[in-house]
Amino acid sequence: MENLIKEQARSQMELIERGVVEILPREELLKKLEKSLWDRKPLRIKLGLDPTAPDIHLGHTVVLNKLRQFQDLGHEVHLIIGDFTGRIGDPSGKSETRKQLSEEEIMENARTYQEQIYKVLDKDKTIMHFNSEWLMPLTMIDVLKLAGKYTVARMMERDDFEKRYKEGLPIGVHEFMYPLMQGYDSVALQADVELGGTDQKFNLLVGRHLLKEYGFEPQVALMMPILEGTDGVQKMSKSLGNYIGVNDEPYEMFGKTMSINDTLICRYFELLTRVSIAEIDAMKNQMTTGELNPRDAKIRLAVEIISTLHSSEEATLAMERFKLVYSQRDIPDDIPEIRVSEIDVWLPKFLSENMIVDSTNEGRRMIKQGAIKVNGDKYEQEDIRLQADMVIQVGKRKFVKILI
RNA sequence: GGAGGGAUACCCAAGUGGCUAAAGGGGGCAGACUGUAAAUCUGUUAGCGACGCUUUCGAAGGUUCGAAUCCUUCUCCCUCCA
Repeated sequence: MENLIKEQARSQMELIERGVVEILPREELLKKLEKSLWDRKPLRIKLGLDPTAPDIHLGHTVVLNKLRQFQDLGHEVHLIIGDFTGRIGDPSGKSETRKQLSEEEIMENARTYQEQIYKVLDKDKTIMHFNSEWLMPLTMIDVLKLAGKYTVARMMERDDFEKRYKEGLPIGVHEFMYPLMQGYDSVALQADVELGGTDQKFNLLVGRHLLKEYGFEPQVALMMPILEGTDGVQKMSKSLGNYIGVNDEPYEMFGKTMSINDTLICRYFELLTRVSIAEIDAMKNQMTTGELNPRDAKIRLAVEIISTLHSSEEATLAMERFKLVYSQRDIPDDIPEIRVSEIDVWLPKFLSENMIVDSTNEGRRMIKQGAIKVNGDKYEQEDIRLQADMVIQVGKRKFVKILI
């Protein structure tokens, strides 16, 4: 019996370790898994969410996928919306002062979050909390006690504090409270494991420390990598425009996935899909030997991702449409149609009026740059006589069909 | 409480009276090349039926034939000293 449980714990561990950067401490997680199997009691897995950014992209889903994995192994996921923090406005990171959010905004964001998160997580096995629930009632004395559990010296170990201090940049005293509040969330939940990106390492360890201080079993910190965006260099983020949003339309998602840097293919497979490591390794080999065209690997990647976030039917449709447009350099059949009344038009104006380009100037530029094709042939004049069923292509992706 | 620095286009950043719709870089878009990608090279990146006109350098006024640039007031951001 004991051996069987150890065996099961080990196999859970093996799955859990996929893609993770660090588990602190690893041995302790193994013990927790064993204990959970013995007691038939799921582990409490915690993830904190910032209520300011309700637009979830694939970067966020790296952590969500890991949570899902825990769920599939029978554990319990606790999401914490940091509504308390959001209400105060966290200025950490100095560059962007986060604005305070109203209660309505936070509730709205939380709703949007759920809608997106449950594309990955199993709703029935997810418990959602708002941290104002336990942070709001704290008295000044409680807060001071909490603050007393940590020292300034240890606080200064955090990278960005240390860096800012050295550079003589300001650090708000209340900024010290954020890791403590996040850690207190763990105490309130008595979390077994807290997940986060590598940037959360310090905060996760503060939580571990606080659990100990409050006399509970400390949590294990599990760090997932920060996913690179489609450019392959910088981290995925909405503001950098290198993101794939979970709410993106299937076709858009397909296109974006196809545009990622080749070096990211395996990484995306590992962190964003359920394709086995063995299979991923096989693909990697085949790509080095030239047996497998990276393009085809990407097609599969895109299908996998879209199947998870939308459905496999939509994934297939997106793929077919994509192949039609790009591979066969053909015109897709579901292109937007424009009904016109006048047939002799000035093309720049026509294109801008129909929202195909942003302005007549851009339309002129496109013509000058040879980006316009009419029925597949390059077209370099500004004036045009429209005909029924004429297809005008601007750049690589934009098409319109003329109806008269 | 005191001293100082700053705000320029999508972002960073140059520009201190006309030659500035505003250098340079990044990003975006387009073309070539490819694999549809990346890399590279080239072009382009306020609006307007357009060798001209309109709007744009934090905001509002003012000086001037002429202002991103000089003056006044205001708003916001940052740093240092106490």
